[in-house]
Amino acid sequence: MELEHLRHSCSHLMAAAIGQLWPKAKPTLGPAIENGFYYDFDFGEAKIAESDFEKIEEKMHEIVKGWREFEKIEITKEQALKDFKGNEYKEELINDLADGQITYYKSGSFSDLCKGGHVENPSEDLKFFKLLSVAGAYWRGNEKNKMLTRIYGTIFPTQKELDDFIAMKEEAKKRDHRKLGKEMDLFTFSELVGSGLPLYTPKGALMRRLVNEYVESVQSLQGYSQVWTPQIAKADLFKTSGHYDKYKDSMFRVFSNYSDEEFYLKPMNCPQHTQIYASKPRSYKDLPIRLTDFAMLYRDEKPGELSGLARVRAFSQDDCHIFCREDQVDEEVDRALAMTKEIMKTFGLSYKYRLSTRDQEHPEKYIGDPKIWDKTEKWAEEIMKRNNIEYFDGPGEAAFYAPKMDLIAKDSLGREWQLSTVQIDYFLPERFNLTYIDSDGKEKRPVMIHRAIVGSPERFLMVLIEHFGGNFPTWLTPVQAKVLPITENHLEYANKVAEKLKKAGIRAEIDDRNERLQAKIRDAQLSKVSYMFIVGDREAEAGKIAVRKRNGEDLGSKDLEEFIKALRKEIDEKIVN
RNA sequence: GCCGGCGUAACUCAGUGGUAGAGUAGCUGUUUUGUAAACAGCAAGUCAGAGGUUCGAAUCCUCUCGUCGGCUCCA
Repeated sequence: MELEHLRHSCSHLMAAAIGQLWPKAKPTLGPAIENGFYYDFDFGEAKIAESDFEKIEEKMHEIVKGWREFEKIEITKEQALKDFKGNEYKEELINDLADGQITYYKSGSFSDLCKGGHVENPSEDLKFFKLLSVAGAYWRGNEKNKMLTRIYGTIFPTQKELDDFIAMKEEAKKRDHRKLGKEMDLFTFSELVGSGLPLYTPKGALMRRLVNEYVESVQSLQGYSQVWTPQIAKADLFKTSGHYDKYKDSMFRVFSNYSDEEFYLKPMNCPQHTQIYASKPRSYKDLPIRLTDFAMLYRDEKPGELSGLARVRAFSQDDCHIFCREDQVDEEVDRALAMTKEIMKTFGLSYKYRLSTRDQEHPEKYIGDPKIWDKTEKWAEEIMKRNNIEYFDGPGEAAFYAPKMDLIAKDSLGREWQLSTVQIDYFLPERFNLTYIDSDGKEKRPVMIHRAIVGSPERFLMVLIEHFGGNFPTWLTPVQAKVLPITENHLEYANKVAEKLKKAGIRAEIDDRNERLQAKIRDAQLSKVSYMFIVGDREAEAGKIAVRKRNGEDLGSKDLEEFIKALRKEIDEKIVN
């Protein structure tokens, strides 16, 4: 039994139940999706909430008992239009179909316009389902169309699989970066500062810095030079690049008090970097020039699109632009891909690539000569093949100026996030009229490679929080060692231990509260510090520490100097444990 | 921006038209503790904000802000 058939069949069942409970609701479309299914309805005046789910599920269980099969019925266009009279959505779908291809699938007394893909024994198969959420969705995905009510649900062949799925969702909730970020004191938001504007507290700011420093350290070995560019730029810059036409509604405007000049907070670094390149004549011998920038970027996202650290209005990127000759593109892209691989490995993230190309149906979305697009899209594909990178196609996912090789990472719960990107761009150099003098003395146009590895360090921090569930590798953990003196009498020794740790560059804190050891351990463990060092009479006398890991494992008595050495190694080698 | 839900102490939440509550965290004492929560006391709130209905509003209505689940968008 195919899972897709199971899910699609269940969407019919849900539509049948809704039809009985809300006879005026107009069913539209109900496909199977990755983790289940949905069905969109126009409920008219009626409102549906999650509190209605129990009632709907009961109805579904009741109806399915009478469903022996899904019977295929071929029908004429005229008859179909007659049957669905008054349901403008189904009418539209029917009119889009060629006569002779219109089929219904009938189960019990419910039949729906459908091209098929169902289970054999609905009354046996459709048992282990659950409705998940209710949401708005535009008819046919177009925001100019009416908004319908979408109900999401899922179904599995067995109760156990359904339970596992629900348990996985619960685990995801526990790891939610918004929850852990608050509990672990990594970042916060303030209504006064504004929505989508995260404030990084000392621990979160530290982690953000550690990620940046790591990326920077890898990059600097590869000949990248850091630059720094202002937070605002004249509108003309973005008009030249094409960003103004495409994105001016999501750029923050800034005005001068003393002139009519119009500025924008920068939403990306590319146009500014072209101006560093253009600041002096370049020789073919100077190339490639690799510029990196970790500056803050600002985008005026629509309010409903903001979410935790996933989608914000202020963020940075580990953004690089490589200006090179056409004959250097292959090597530069290979090197960028290799660097990405190294960095992803350090964080223990698995991933796949997406080849993001143009939307063939909407050529107006892209700038530049389509022939160059043909060339760069094909080139990107060849590069991925040559590097033995598994990828899937992402038609319509390209940037407006270039195709993209996008890295989609999977976290420990199998959820996907777009992080890295590499893009081969011929058009921004053209728009900014960038040149270099080639060996034959003639002016030529450089190619611009856009490249980010973690993408946005802020969003990457979110991925790390959820991937590790807050149990970061020691090199990233804000408090690497918590020293727990058993009583006030052991404070002096605890201080000595902490001093030694700090001298070795290990981030250590002392819990000097007037609490029992159990309480100190509990709090240290909940705060997810890497190691607890317990010190009492026995340790003070022998110059040792009793080490406990955050998972509760007791490592027993250790020599302080030796343990520091081991910790140093764990941190320096960025070991994931 | 659109559809729908939610907003009570620093945090997690109870309170549905009649005197604003609990646990945790905080503070003050007592306790001096050996591997996941000692005990007692104290303090803490414009019930998101504004307007309205009512003798009376955390509770009902309207708007605004924030937030959550989606849709659309994501350089």
